[in-house]
Amino acid sequence: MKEDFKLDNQLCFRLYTASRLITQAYHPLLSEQGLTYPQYLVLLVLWEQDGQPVNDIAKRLLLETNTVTPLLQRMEKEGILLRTKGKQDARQMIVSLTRKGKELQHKLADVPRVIGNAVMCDSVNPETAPELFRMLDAIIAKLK
Amino acid sequence: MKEDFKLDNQLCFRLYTASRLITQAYHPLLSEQGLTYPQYLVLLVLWEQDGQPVNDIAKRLLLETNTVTPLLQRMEKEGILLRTKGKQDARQMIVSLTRKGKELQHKLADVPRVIGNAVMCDSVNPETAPELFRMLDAIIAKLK
DNA sequence: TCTATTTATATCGTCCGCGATGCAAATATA
DNA sequence: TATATTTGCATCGCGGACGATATAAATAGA
Repeated sequence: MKEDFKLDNQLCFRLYTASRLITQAYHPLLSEQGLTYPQYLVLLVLWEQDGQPVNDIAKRLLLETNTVTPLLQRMEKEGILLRTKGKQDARQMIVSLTRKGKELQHKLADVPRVIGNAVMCDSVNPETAPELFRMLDAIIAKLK
Repeated sequence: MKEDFKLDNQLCFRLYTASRLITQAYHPLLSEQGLTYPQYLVLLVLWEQDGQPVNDIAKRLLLETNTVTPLLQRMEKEGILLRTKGKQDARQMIVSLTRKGKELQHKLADVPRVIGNAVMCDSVNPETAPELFRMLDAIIAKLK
């Protein structure tokens, strides 16, 4: 069916585009602090719970360790976090925030609100967002 | 507000993850034909309308030409398409499908259905999809 | 205990995305 | 017509994503 190929029918293209555009919206806010969006995601994970092994961070973000490892290495070089060999399990690398990494939480305090305002509109608002979240979570659960 | 940072509250993270996971779902289907997902998107655009300049393709996909140009160069090297200088405007590169590029449409005929089945579930189905599409389109429209 | 397997992380190669920059063709303006 | 600006595309550099592979530590099994 030719209709199946119509770009406008593609769910994935919408997700792909929406994801890229929101990441672009984050960009000016994050680059101000020398961060990228995936690096910001790592910070979100570590702000919730400091001192996690690489694997836990990767699982939380649904990323492979071969994506996360170089990302963490760059962040370590920036002085945002520390990677230290695990005590009880020498294979693990425990990732913990430096003072700089913790301070970034305050410097980025208004990012969620700014992004929220950038996205909210008639169709997407506090009323409809839970429905959107539910559908996205369902897609993620189905595919992961 | 600490709650604002909760990863589970993040719309962008959901979009980012859902987008990656769906792209991964495409992967086995596309790599069979030596294609990546962005290359598949280019094919979708060209199947709709063959012989477009680089700029039109980029605009359709909401990508920059510096993303699309190397992508097209790789596809040209694979013999999927041809890039020829525009006749009336020598700055343009007109992109047209080769026989191989056109044949891929038949070889990939069941991709939309397979992906559809992989994503459909209780929360996301032919009934609710239009609502999801409307919200994603609203986000895209607001940000582009 | 010795070996096999699993697990946690790292390295490598390739393909995006995209900011910054360059260049030539087309168009606008003086 | 000469110059300035805009437009279309390309190149460069960097940071993800991710498949494939490697390595060392931990664990399981013989």
